[in-house]
Order: sequence, then C-alpha cells, then structure tokens
Amino acid sequence: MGTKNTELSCGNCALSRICLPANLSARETRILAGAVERGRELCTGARLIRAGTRMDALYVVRSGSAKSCGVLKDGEEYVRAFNLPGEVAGLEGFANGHHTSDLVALEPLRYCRISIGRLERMMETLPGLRREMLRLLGQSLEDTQRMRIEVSMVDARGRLASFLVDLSRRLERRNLSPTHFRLSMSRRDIARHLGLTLETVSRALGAFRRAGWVEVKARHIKLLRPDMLSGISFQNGGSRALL
Amino acid sequence: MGTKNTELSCGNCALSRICLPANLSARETRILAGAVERGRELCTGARLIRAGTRMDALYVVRSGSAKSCGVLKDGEEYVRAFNLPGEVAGLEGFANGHHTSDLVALEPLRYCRISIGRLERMMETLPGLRREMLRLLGQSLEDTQRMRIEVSMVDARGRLASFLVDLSRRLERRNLSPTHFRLSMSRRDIARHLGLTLETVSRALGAFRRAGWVEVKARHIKLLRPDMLSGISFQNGGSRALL
DNA sequence: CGGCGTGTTGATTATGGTCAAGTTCTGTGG
DNA sequence: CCACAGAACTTGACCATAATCAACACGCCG
Repeated sequence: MGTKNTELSCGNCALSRICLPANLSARETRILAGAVERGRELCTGARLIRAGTRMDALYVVRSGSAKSCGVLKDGEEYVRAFNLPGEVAGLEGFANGHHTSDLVALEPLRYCRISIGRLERMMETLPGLRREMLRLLGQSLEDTQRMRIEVSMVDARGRLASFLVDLSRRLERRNLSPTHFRLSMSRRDIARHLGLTLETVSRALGAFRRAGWVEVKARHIKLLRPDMLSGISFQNGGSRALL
Repeated sequence: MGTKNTELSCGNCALSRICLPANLSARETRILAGAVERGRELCTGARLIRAGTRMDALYVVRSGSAKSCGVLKDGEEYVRAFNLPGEVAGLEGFANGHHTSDLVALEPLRYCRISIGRLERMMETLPGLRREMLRLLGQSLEDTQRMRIEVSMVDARGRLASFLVDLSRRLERRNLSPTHFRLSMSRRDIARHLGLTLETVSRALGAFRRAGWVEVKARHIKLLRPDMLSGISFQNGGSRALL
C-alpha cells in the first residue's frame, strides 16, 4: 500500500523468468531491482554501447532487439550476436573493462541498466547473484564456442537453419510464436552473423521456401517444417549435432 | 622459517604472473593457494575433463599443454581451444554445471585443481578473486567471439597465420621463445581448431615455408618473418584486423 | 629394418563468393 | 491516393578457394 502502486520493478516485470533475476530469491531480486535503472526508448539504429568506451554498466534488452556489432579495418561489418528481451549485452567487457563492439537497436528499443560498481557491491552480499553472473558468463561462453564450431563445420543452409531454429526457441521462451515471426535484422546482418554473404542467405532462404519448409514475405517468416530445419541444423538432430 | 621450506605454492610458482593469482593481492593469493590441489603428472592422451561429467573443479595447466575437444554425432572431431601453462580450462561448465567437452593432454601434463565449492566460498570474502573470475570469463568470451568472427571472415592462410602469431605471443608471455617452438598438436588438431582440413593446413604451412616466412621440420617451427605473418593475420596488422 | 601413423603434394570438384541485373518493399512528397 | 526514389532483397552467371580423393614421403616406434 505504501509502495508506489504499479511501479515497474524486476519483481513484477514480465521478463523476470528469463532475465537476470531468473534464479534469484525474492529478497535478492528486490535488492537487484533497486540498482536497475530503466532507460527511455531508443529508436532504430541508436547505439546503446559504443566500442572503445569504458564498461560502466550492464545493459539488458527490455523490449525490441539489438545487434552487437562492429567494423573491421577494411570496413567490413561483423555481427557478434543478436539480443532479444531479457538478454544481457556486453558481457565481454569484463575482459578489460572496455567494450569491444557496438550495441545497436534493430527496432525501437527499451532497456535496463545496472551499474558495474553497484553490481560488484551487490555481489559481495548476494551469493545467488554471484552464482548467476558466473552462470550467465559461462552460458555466453558455451554458446559462442558452439557457434564457433558451427561456423567452421556446417554449410550455409545448415547455419541458416540453426539460426532460425535458435531464434524460434528464444521467441518461444518469451511466449511469442515460435513459428510465425518477424526478423528484425536485415539479410546482411544475418549474413555477417553467420559468416556468409547476403546473397547466400537469400538463396538458402529461397531453397527452404521451395522445399516448402518456410514461408517468407520480406522480413516476415513462417516456419512450416521446423522439424526439417532442425534436421539439417547443428544444434539438434542434424548429423553434425553434438553428441 | 617456520613454513615448510620449498613447498610449491601459488606464491612461489613460476606461473603466478600469468595464472589465476596474477591480479590478486599477496593475502588473497595465499588463501587461494590453500585451496589448490596439485595433480600428479598425466601422460599424453589422458583425459583430465570428460564431457557430460559434473563440473566440480577448475583445472589449470601447470606444465605441458592440452586441447579442449569433442566429437560430433557423425564422428567428426572438433577442437575448441588449446591450453598452455597458466591457462584455466573448462570455464564454460559454469553454464549449467556440466562439462561439454573433453580436456585431453597433448603431451605429459601437470595441472592444478580448484574445487568449485571452495572457489565459491572464497569468492564470498575475496573481492579480488570475484573480479578476477569475471575478468577471466569475460576474456574467454571476448577471445572466443573474436575467433568466431575470424573463422567466418578470414581465409585459410590468414587463419593459420593468426594461430601461429597468437601461439607465439602466448609462449613469449611464458618466457619461452616466440620464434622457435614445437607444436604439441597434430596438423589435424590445428585444422579442426581453425575449421579447415589437415591438407589445407599443410598447404598453407608449405606456402609460408616457400615464402621464407617460416622453417618447418615436422612439429618444430621457426618463425623467420613474424611481421609478415602478423600482416596477413586477423589479430593484428592484417587488413581485416579489428579497428 | 619394417610398418604405421603423420604429414605432404597433386588432381578434381563443389560450395559459396563476386559481380551484375533486376524486383520488391518502404517511406515520402505531390 | 499514387508516383517516385532509394534501400533491401532476389536471382543468375561466373569464378576462386578450399574440400575431397588419392598417391606418396617422412619419421618415429617397435
């Protein structure tokens, strides 16, 4: 009653089961929430993190999506990752306290911010938060290592299939349709992320469409045969999947 | 004087400037050392970590070298990383408490072991250790992400050059010759790590030899023109290096 | 010395990159 | 509402890189 009625906080956020507090106790979540600042909405193309700057906070996507990307010396763009709501970005900054990639909004984006200083202070007293940070970093490392193997061992279609299946699962966890969604990133972004050219991504999508596995209309995609996509993907079912 | 004369401990280990204690205070190092168990020597091919097992400890290479690897469904082997003395292995196990790859000795190997339980308890009271664990995980993540981009954007020779230059630098940090060393891994392991075939690795090495950049005799290698290798590598100098 | 695992080299092929031409989509202004 | 411009995307023709298949050389073990 005394509390400010329906103020947004981690405790009543729709993402709490996916986001940082997922494995924290109610008490720890409450303390964490006190350190979370909610940013205003950014528009498409805005840079939330800039490569080279000091890492002074962790950023979590609250709505919309983003890409973690940068540019090589010769002007080629690379895309390290795409971030959906509830996902923490910029963890690699822990390496030396500076960001190495940009974080760019792919559509209107809302986000939360947690200062590193406050995070470190909270880690002193919250064992659950300590464990969760290790888990989060470990998971990012595991995911990235798996993707590195995938890029080096799987062909273009397999990689695109993996990408779609992975995206589908992540959307499903967020209670969005796993079969009918909009790609917030361009073909070029997908290509840069998978180590392909945009032409190859386009051709692979065309092949899936002709096979009757997907329906594609611009950036709207419908997975008609997710089983078939899984079948040739790396993550699951494909002949090259991990044991 | 009262201490057990020349007993090996993190404080007097030759690797202390490279290993986990690198950024810890003397006091923190002493406490950490109390939790470190030194393993007996393993012979080539021995498995220190087995995929699928519970992650109950962190392992650090003390001497020799190891590969973090596994097998895909179709029997293809992949190699996630090579580990030199002072490097911590198996960090991705923090993701869900289980290892996802094997750790295999490439030559006679000595190692240190730190129980996860004791590590977590020490993190409660040692802020430097907390920070160091985040730094370590962040660095692994950054390295792996960079390598993922490299595998997807750089050609065979560039990747091999990067590999050699990176190895050279890591050996140099350990006060070993950065130009004249022995490859403890087979061509096949290198290929699997770089996403190539062993034939391509062999050919690329041959090209470097013909260009007068390296001398190769079986697994002994001498870098005659590290500058040229750097020049075509991803990490540094190459036209595709990060800004 | 002989045999096998490891590595090198060659010939051929296939996958995806490059270059180029067109098509669709989106947003803007008349 | 439609016309237009520019970006995003698709499709095709050709080519280059590295995979595949195969034969052979080397070196280390007994």
